[in-house]
Amino acid sequence: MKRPTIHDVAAAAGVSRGTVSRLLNGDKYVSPAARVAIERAISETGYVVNRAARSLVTQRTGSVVMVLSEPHEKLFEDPNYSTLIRVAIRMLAERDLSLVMMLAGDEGDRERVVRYVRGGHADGVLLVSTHAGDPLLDALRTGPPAVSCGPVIGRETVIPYAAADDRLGARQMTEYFVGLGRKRIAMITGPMDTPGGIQRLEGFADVLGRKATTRLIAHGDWTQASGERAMTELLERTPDIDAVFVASDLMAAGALAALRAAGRRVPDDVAVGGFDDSSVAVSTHPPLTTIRQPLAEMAQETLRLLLALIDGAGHVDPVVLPTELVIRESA
Amino acid sequence: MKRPTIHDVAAAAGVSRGTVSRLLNGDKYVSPAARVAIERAISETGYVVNRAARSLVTQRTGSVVMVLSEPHEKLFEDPNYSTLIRVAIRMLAERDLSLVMMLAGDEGDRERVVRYVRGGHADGVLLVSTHAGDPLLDALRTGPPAVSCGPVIGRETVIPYAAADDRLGARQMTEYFVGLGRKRIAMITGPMDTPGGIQRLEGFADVLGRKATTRLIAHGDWTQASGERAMTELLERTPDIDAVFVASDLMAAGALAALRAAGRRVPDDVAVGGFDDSSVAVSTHPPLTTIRQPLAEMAQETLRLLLALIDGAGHVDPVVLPTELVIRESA
DNA sequence: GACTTTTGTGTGAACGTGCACAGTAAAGCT
DNA sequence: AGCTTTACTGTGCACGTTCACACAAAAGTC
Repeated sequence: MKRPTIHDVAAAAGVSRGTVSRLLNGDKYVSPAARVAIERAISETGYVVNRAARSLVTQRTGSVVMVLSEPHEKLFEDPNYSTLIRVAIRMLAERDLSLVMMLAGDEGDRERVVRYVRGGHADGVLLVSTHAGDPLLDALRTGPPAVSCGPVIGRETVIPYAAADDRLGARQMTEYFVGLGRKRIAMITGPMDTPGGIQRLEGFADVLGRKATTRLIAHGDWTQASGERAMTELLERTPDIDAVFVASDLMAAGALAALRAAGRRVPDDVAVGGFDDSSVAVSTHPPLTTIRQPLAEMAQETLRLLLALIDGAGHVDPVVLPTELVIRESA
Repeated sequence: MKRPTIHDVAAAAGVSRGTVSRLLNGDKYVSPAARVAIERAISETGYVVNRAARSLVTQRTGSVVMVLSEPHEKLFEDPNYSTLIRVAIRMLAERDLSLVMMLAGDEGDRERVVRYVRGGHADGVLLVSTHAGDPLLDALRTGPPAVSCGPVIGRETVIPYAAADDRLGARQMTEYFVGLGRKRIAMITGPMDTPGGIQRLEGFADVLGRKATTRLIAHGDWTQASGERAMTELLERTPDIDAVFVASDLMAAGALAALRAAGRRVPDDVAVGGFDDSSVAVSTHPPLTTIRQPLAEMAQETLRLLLALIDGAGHVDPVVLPTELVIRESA
């Protein structure tokens, strides 16, 4: 009961291996008669090509590896990954490519990834939430094409990416607060070594200018707990805050808890704005006014870039997509 | 600049291919001298084995495929996947196996999965949230070993799994409500064609017996919106409810919104219990009392079963793990 | 009619590995 | 001393595919 090979199909169809191979790979020189005979033979035998054998000669693997750079504990706290994974599987499947997942949380992981990619086991690399200065970036300079979902900043090593316009989103939220007549607008940022951390603060500062003083800015690490801590800190430092822009919904959920604990009403006393429009935004009380990132398009564009590079495009330009203000009850 | 092969390593080390291959595959008959020479040659040349070539001769692929059976839209709403993916990548990596992801949302996807697996492209299959009666189950009866994270009920086709004791968890929560002195305890279940939907209701009924009437039971589909709908429905049908056990945290978040809209205080008027102990459980107001599933162990055990089967174990027994009550403020 | 081009087909070699087998030398046993 | 076992090494073949090439017949061109 061994699986049929291309030989078996050829024999069943009364042609040679070469002709079957040509049909399989879309070569134009296959006669109509041969075509139908082969197609019948394939479905009769249940033949499916052996990718290992194909890889051996084509030097392609038919797979793309997605590298998750988050430290292990917080992996997937961010629900954005789900969209990316889904879109990736789907778009790759159309090209008969499969998606393999790897972790790059610690040094050992990272070495494994480099070995894997350098060893020629992937036709492309999909980086996710890679930090600036990650040694992976240098290690992957040679080898198959790599792209990132979300920008990777820093160093001379530039890698193509598709991302939301974080800075624009931050401006949208801050301008909304200003339009609401809020006077003392604070911000809780993400880590300052991530693009989201930096650019969302830049957008905030774009609008407020000199009014964005350090007394009104606190830093979090994307976790809910850090949002709570940062909010508490801000309230101690500057009690008369009447609005706060939090750089992620999850941290905003933490900030809401801190505000509640301090007896402030939301949005009456303090308006709260999040970022991401993730699922937590609707499960908090009150539901969060936030900035939606076009997740699906980001994922699609990221894959489009990667596929273009795999197809031999020498160079592709990064893609930046607009964000959108989503008004709910927290502001 | 082509990649080094096992020949190159052998030449550099002054031995034959066979000896290098033996070292690589852990054969005991390699002299210490040869060992060091080969190891040096490997690191000097940067050699890494070509999996395609290896697959071709061993008839193994070195990869396990994870099949996500959720319809696309709600994929990953459940944060449990993240743990499973993480654990899977990790445990598979230790065995030098890689994880490839596939979707099985519609008919086309499912056919692709079957082709892939039947085509011998995976050494094992990891099913996730597969519904009863899924045609995949029959299609995968032949081929490499398959296991499921979470039980797959129905049919004669039994597949090994590791799961939390849903029924126990439901009993724990219901008993807790009873101990609190609550008299009219309602339940919002999951879909009744899923193990979680069925077994959590069974546990509820185990404790309440004849008191678990249909007037006190409403059905949801795991989404937050469905939890809100079901809660509204229950309040209309039976206004004097003083406790409600909701079969998932996400649905419980919806139920909280419905209770708030109806002016009921939680937990004073109505105690609310969730299930899963997912991340939403701490971002709701008030935070949810819920049932924790041992996610990490479930994932570990699932992988242990799969690896055992891949190693040739003819049969493995399903694993059922105990749940735990987590008391927060909603009850 | 002698050519080139187009369309279609078959064949041998190569991709890089593991495994069965053959072979050798040293050590252990009677 | 003769025989068996242990430790180690090298070689040929097979895995299933693609690709370059050779070849053949039909169709078009001068």
